[in-house]
Amino acid sequence: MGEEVKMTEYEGVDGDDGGGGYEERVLEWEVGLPNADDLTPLSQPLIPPELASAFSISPEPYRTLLDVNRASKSTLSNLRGGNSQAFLSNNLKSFNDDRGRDPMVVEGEDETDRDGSGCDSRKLRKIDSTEEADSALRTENSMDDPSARALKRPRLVWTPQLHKRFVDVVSHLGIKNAVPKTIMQLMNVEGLTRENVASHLQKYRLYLKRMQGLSSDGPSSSDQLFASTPVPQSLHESGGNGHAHGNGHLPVPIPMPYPPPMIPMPVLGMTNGHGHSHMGMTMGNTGGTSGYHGFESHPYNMLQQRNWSGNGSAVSFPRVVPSDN
DNA sequence: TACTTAATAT
DNA sequence: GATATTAAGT
Repeated sequence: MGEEVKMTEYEGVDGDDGGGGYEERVLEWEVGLPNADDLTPLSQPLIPPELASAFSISPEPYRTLLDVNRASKSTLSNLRGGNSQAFLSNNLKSFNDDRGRDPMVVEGEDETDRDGSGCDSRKLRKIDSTEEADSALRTENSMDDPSARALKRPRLVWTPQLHKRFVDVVSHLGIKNAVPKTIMQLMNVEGLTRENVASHLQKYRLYLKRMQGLSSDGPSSSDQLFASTPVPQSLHESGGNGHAHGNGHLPVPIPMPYPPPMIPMPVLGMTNGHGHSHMGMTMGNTGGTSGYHGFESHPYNMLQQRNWSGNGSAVSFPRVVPSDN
């Protein structure tokens, strides 16, 4: 309620030419962002008066909400003007959070080490506030080959958000009707291909099988993502004819607990950035067991990069070693 | 054509 | 070794 949905769409220039013909749209969306209550009001002074005077920091005059709003607007327009097209072009796109976050740039080529010194600023990015602080960064390889561009698609990273959406769709479809194409359509994620979905579906099925075969108990703590996205009960029947099951909350179509039919592009890693980013997702759930709540609020942005340690979360399914099968 | 499964690549 | 992509079979 009361959320404003601003979006600017424009047609991508780089994307595809050969086969698809679908335009790549970049939507600047603000849906689902934390509402005002969740944020520290900018109108409040960040530095206590005592501190300020102690360090001779000139006290900024109080700002009214209006001032803040105005500033935000100008910032936004700046962003729009300057960066808006960076998404799918060859430019690197880096989001800087308001606080000075390091706009790490990914390496382009197959360099093994970017520089001699092993100790650099690239060490760790601390994820404070909530783990939603992801920066999306996407780099196009320095492929100059026009022929190759259409073929090489960046690696898709299944972020928790993306996965959740996936699970939702699958569950609402019923596992039987959940086929790649349908899932893809329902997810309605720009840039997501049927192959992507099929692949993930394959993995997901394996996961389900494991879960089922093992016991009715919760998954191992290995992979939070799948663990935190509980398998809906609807994943059983829902056979041929579409009769809504049990809870009867979904007529037949697709109940999407999500914002309308449009979601920005998923996160794509780089083709040449082969690397092992085993990221230890620091499940910073404040409460702990309550699943995740802070998630929905952000886009599927996350960089799959090799050297980031400590952030980014790719999907993984709880690893359960098959004892006998 | 689309789905599933297996192999391959990163 | 895990995850995603690509190929092969139905």
